Amino acid sequence: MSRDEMENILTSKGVKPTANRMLVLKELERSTHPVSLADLEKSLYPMDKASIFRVLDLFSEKDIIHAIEDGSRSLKYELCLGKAHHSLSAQHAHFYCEGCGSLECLEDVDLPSINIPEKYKVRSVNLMYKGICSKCNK
Amino acid sequence: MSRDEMENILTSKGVKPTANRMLVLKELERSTHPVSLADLEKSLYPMDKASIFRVLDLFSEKDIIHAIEDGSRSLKYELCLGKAHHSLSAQHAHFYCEGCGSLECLEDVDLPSINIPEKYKVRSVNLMYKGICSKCNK
DNA sequence: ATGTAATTGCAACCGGGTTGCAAAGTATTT
DNA sequence: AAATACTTTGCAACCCGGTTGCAATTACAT
Repeated sequence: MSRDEMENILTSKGVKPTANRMLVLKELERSTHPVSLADLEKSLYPMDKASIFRVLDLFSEKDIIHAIEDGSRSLKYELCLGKAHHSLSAQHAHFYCEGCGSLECLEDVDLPSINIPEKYKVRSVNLMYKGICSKCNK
Repeated sequence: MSRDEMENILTSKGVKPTANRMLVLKELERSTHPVSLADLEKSLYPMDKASIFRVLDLFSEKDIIHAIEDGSRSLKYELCLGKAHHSLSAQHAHFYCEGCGSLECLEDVDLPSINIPEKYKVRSVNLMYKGICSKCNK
C-alpha cells in the first residue's frame, strides 16, 4: 500500500495522518496475522507503548481495526479493510493455537446466522476456535 | 443439587471434594450467569482469592467448568454439566452487553459446523456476540 | 503416633492495559 | 513572524485481574 493510500484511509475515517499513526497502520498492513500491543512495541521501537495504545484505541473507535480476544491474555489487532470486514455477517473466524500461541484467520468458516432475541443490538461477533495448529501437531 | 450429588460430580471427575471445592461448586451451581473470579471472591468471602483461583484452575482442567472470554477483561466461569457441554458441537453462544457488562447464555444459537484444515486439533469453540442487551436498550 | 503429601491463606509479584501530566509539535490568529 | 490555542507524544506511574512462593494447616498413609 502506498503512502497516499494510507493517508487516504486515515483521512476518510476522520483520522489525521500523523507520523505515528502512519507507522502503526503500515505495520498492521505488513502483518499477516493479528498482532498484539507487545508485538507492535517491538516492531515499532522506540515508539512508546502508550502512544501505540492510543493509536490502536483511536483506530478501533473509527473502525479501522478491530480487536480479537483469543484467550492469550493479550488482545490482538487486525486491520479491517474492505466492506467485508464491516458487516457483521462477513466477519471471519480465528484459530488460536494453545501450543505456540499463534492466531490465524479462518476464511472458510462462516459465522452462523443470527437469531438473537428482540431488542438486543448486536455490534460484533467473535468466533474463536482453540486447539493445536498443524505446525504444533507433528 | 444435594451435597451427595456434588460430591459425586467431583469424585467422578477425579477431584477430591474438599470444603472449598464444594463451596465453589455450590456457588457456580447457584448462579444463573457465568461468574468472574471477583464475583466469587465476594460471594465466597472470606475464602482467599488464590484458593478460589486454584479451584477454578483445577475445575477447568477436569472439565467441570469452562472459561469464557467476553472482552470485559475478566474471565467468566460456567459449570458444564451434562454431556451436551462436553462435545464441541453442542457448546452454546454467549451475549455480552457492553452497556451493563452482563453475560448471558444464548441457547438458541447453534455453533457452525467445523471445517478446519487437516491436522488442526480443535479443543474448544467460543462464539461471542457483543452489543446492547434488551434491558439497556430502552 | 509419626511421617508424607495435599490444600489453604497470605503476601508479594507479574504483565497487559490505562491514565496524568508536562514537553513537543501543529495549526490558527494577529 | 510572534503569540496563542489545540493536538499529539513520551515518560512514569498506576490499576487490576491473574498468578506464584512459601509457610501453616489439614488430610492421608504407614
